[in-house]
Amino acid sequence: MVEQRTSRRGRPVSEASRVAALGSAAELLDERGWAGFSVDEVARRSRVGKATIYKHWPSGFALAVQAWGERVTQAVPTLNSGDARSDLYDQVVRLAAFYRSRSGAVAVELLGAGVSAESGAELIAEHFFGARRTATLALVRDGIERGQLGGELDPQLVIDALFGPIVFRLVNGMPALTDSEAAALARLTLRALGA
Amino acid sequence: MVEQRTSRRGRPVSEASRVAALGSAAELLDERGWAGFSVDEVARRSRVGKATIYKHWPSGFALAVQAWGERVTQAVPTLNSGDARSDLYDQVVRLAAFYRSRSGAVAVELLGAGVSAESGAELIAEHFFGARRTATLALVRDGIERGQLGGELDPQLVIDALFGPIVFRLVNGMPALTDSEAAALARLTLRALGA
Amino acid sequence: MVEQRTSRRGRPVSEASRVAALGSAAELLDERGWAGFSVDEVARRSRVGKATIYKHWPSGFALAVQAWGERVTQAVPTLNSGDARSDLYDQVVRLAAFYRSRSGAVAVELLGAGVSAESGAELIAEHFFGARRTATLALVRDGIERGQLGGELDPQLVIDALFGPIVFRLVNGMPALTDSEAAALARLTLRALGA
Amino acid sequence: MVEQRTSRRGRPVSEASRVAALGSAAELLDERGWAGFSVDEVARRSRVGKATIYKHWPSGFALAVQAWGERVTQAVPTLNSGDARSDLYDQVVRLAAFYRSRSGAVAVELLGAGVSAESGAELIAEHFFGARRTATLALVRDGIERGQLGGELDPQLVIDALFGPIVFRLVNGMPALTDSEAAALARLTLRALGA
DNA sequence: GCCTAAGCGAGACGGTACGTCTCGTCTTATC
DNA sequence: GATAAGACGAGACGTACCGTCTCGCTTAGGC
Repeated sequence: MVEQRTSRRGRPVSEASRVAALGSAAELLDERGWAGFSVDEVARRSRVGKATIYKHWPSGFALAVQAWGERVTQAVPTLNSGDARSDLYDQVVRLAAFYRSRSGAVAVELLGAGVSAESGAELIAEHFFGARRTATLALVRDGIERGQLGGELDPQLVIDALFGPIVFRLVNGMPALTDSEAAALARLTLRALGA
Repeated sequence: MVEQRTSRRGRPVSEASRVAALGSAAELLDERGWAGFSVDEVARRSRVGKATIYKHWPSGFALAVQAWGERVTQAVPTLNSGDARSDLYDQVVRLAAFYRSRSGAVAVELLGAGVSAESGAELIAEHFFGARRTATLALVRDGIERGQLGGELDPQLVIDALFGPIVFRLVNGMPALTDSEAAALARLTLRALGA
Repeated sequence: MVEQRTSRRGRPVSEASRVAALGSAAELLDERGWAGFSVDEVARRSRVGKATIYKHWPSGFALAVQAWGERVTQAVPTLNSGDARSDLYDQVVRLAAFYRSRSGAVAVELLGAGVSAESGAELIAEHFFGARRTATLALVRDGIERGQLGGELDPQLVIDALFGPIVFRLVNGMPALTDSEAAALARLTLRALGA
Repeated sequence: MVEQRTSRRGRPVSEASRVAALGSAAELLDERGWAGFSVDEVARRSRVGKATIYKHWPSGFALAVQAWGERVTQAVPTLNSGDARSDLYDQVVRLAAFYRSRSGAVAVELLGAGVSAESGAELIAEHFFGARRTATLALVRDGIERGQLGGELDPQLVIDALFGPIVFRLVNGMPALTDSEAAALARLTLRALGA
């Protein structure tokens, strides 16, 4: 077995600095959004040197995405109760609620920036959707296997069909979906996916 | 009838400058996207003074959105042939093709930035979705009236259900929808909306 | 006799505009000095078009010099009482008082700018020193003729010797000459010029 | 003894940048004078960032004065040979020669601007006249002590009397003093100051 | 208990964009 | 035909942020 050589000579990398930068980055995104975000300001607030920040993250965008990722992923817990239809319905309603919040608006800003940022797609996928999309994919597949959902549509597309409308609303510059609107959309799509 | 008072004192605003700025802005967005956009560079390329640009548009974002709006709205013509189901199906497939293009990626960047920009929602609504959303809304309403579509869902939500998944894919950092995937999604949603 | 044909077709040149621009220019120089002077602001205050201003004066500097020239030349009246020594002594003391004032500070700003401005020397000579220097020159020559002053020094240099120290003080960043200091200097130089 | 605390936290200020900016500023003043001077152009030529320039100097004027100060102070060396009369005479002739040069014209521009600039008087006094005026003052006082000069006039006024006419000529928009004119003026004033 | 190496904060660096201002010119409708 | 109003291209203003760099200080393992 390969021995993991964790300690080297010299002062070790400071976990405290990493955490402090993430915390200040999240705080700054909360206050000013991505448009008002700057690495200088994160360094100022966290008392972490800019060079140290650039050692941990390749860009301010990468830092912001990771800092915000915690909020995005914690906002809506993944679930798999055995009833795929009801689990998916719950997820849609909960995610709609998230995107109605301040946090959701900042998340959408970052989603847009991710399209052009260096490694933006990977960063967004990893910190915003990665674990969730995988879990929801399993949920859909389980549902199809159990006969709760029809299997004619690619499970990836099922996810897009369920959650896409929520984000679309926001980037259209329209009011976010209410709970009842989100519920109506979820019922529509789930009905179409009926076994 | 309201008399159109077109002339005022002083030298009139130069239409040529306005058009030149829009052209250079579109060119710049094409080359570098919104992340690489700057008012200085637009001024440089178009040989239009910065002060003139700021007289026409309150911010670089407003200029970029208007410049790009022409591409977005011209990419997919609105239609109303009398057959709502087939018209909506066509729109979905065409729009998916647009968002697969370079132009679509830049459009998504701007959509994200619009969330936080000053008057971002209004600008996006006016230049990106305004006319199209209104036309598509009429299409849906006509379809319901003619009995081609079921009327249980708010027409606005119908639009979100149809077009939302396309944009969602992109901001998830995943490959854009292929024609056949877009078609499958359109069929799913239209089936659920069956009379 | 040749009839002077002063009127031509079209609207005559407005003397009122010229005077208004001069007035606003002087007011602006009073408030902000040459450093804070701008043709735009003169046009704004005087409600005279910028093009009209540039028709009357080739540059903002020319306008400023003419506007301020009235203050400079009116501040110290020329005199020739027959007693050259006492007349020159009076002039020195009066001019020192002028350069102690706000008006004097602005005048020195313009003197400095005149060194490099287009036609600066001519403008300064004409509006600031022209008539005065000619008159004082006559005073000196009369004094020499009458035997009140020695004639070994070029009259032009006499003027420089008498009035130079006053301005020099100001551009050295030192407090302006008091009346008694100016008097002491005048007496020194006049003594040296004794017949 | 006071301990010299030379090192501080953070990257030290770059002496090379400071020197490069001064050099480019002097070059620019030489070419275009104060009227054609701009911080942007200095930054461009010296490849020093504008922020760095504004860290070293509070304004473009402060930079220009310091950059030109070296030329002004090196143009005429101070001296004190023991013979005050001959030393002062030499100084007047040499200074007249300096003000006849291109460098002298730029210096006069800066003198005028210093009247209104923020801290203009202090900057001019420090970089243009400071050391020289102090040295010349000592020269005059030594001369009075040794009986070479009469002591009835304030030594500060002696300096104004000797050097004022030189600058006055220039700001009058007249040709600068020739060597022989300067010499005549110096003789006149020194005669008046005779013991 | 020193020595050496690496990470640390602080902050200066060159570069570039911001949005505003002024310059001197121009193009209208009005007088 | 001269005017005021005001838009125009050009480019400087002083500030902010980018990502890199250079300091002195700190913290570890190796000797």
